[in-house]
Amino acid sequence: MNKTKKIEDKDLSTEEKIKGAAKKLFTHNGYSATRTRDIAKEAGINLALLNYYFRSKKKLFEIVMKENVYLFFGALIENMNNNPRPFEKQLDFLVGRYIDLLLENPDLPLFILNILQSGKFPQEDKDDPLLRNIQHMRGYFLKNIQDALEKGKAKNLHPFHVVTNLMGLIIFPFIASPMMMARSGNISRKEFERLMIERKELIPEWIKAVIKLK
Amino acid sequence: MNKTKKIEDKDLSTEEKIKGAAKKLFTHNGYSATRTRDIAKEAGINLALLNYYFRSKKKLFEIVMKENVYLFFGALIENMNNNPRPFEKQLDFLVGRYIDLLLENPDLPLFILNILQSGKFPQEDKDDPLLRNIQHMRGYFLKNIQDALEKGKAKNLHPFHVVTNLMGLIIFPFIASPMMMARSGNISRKEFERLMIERKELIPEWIKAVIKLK
DNA sequence: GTCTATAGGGTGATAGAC
DNA sequence: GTCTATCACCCTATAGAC
Repeated sequence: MNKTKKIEDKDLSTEEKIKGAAKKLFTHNGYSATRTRDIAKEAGINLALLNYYFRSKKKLFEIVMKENVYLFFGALIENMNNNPRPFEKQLDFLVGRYIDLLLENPDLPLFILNILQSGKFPQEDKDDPLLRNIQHMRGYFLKNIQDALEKGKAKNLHPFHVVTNLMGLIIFPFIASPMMMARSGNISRKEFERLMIERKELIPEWIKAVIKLK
Repeated sequence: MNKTKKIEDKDLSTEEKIKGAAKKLFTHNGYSATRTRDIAKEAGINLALLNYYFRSKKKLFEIVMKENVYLFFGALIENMNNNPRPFEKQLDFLVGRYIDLLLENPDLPLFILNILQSGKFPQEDKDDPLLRNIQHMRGYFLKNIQDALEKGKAKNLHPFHVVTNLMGLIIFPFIASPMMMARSGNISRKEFERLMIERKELIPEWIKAVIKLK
């Protein structure tokens, strides 16, 4: 009886079950607030197995962290590789891609921002294609923004503002959602999702207004 | 020798030194990642004294948290009490006030967002004027936004978007600053501060563009 | 591979001297 | 009020049986 959880987990290996549970708890609560015991319980296995598969809490966290970093920055890389399109289309693509990603992984942004502040963010790894690309990506992205600024009428605006606004408009609602959906808050979960979909079309317009492109 | 720290602490009571150290560490690292031993060391006193003055880590955290909540939302209350001004002036005041606050307390936003997600945010306390006011404030703020939307040309825009954009444009740069000022990042601390000052004038303009006020 | 039992070390809190 | 010493518990990690 009560096999609902076991059923959907049946095709997952023990290792995958542990990693899945770790991802869920680490991403939602962070490193220090997460107990290995809780991960084991969430995975439906014994505590000893966690160390059998992953050696230590720290190593397990680093795996989860890296996956989350990939998930978060991977969308940017993807955008970068779809390079030679007009800026406006690229903007639409990026915004849509990220809002979909964050609707699926609402805890992701706060997790990333926390590891950035805590200094846990993975250091540059010459062997890791993504981590190496993040630097290139930054330059590429700035280049695109600068080109767009040249075409617009806000030529003296520092590209920092554009990048920050774009990221903030996409990401902030997700990290502030507990405030918006608080006990007496007016916004329900369903309503929140509807508004996020709306923003897919709104954010590109707002950004174009920022760089005075139209 | 090496009394630089003692000198500036000399006029603080032991209780205040402990609370100050706790505020610094809790605000920067969160509850779970902070050791009471580290707070004691930071305050330059013994671990036992911490419990002598504040009974427990949890109680000390709650005091710090409440102070931070006051600091963060107090600026909004202040803005609310300076009520009967034109919306545009109010916008200028609010943005300027918050950017100054966050330049002084850059860790504050991430702390607030984390306690909101973790459920540690103080529950409604009928005796606490601020906590009671946060609810009123929300309604008041929405009212103001709605009035402004009526005057603008974006009448069908959900006020949620305006509130979220305003908060995001102010707050997000501060929580994303580790990303912008990363090792190979182009932005220095000084440059970051200059850009934030710039935003005091830019954000109101962008918000007016969002509600199509001009 | 998976479990139970337990070692080993850290952490919050307190007892008791001064 | 402030300290040292220490307790009691919790948490990670491992030993060892199956």
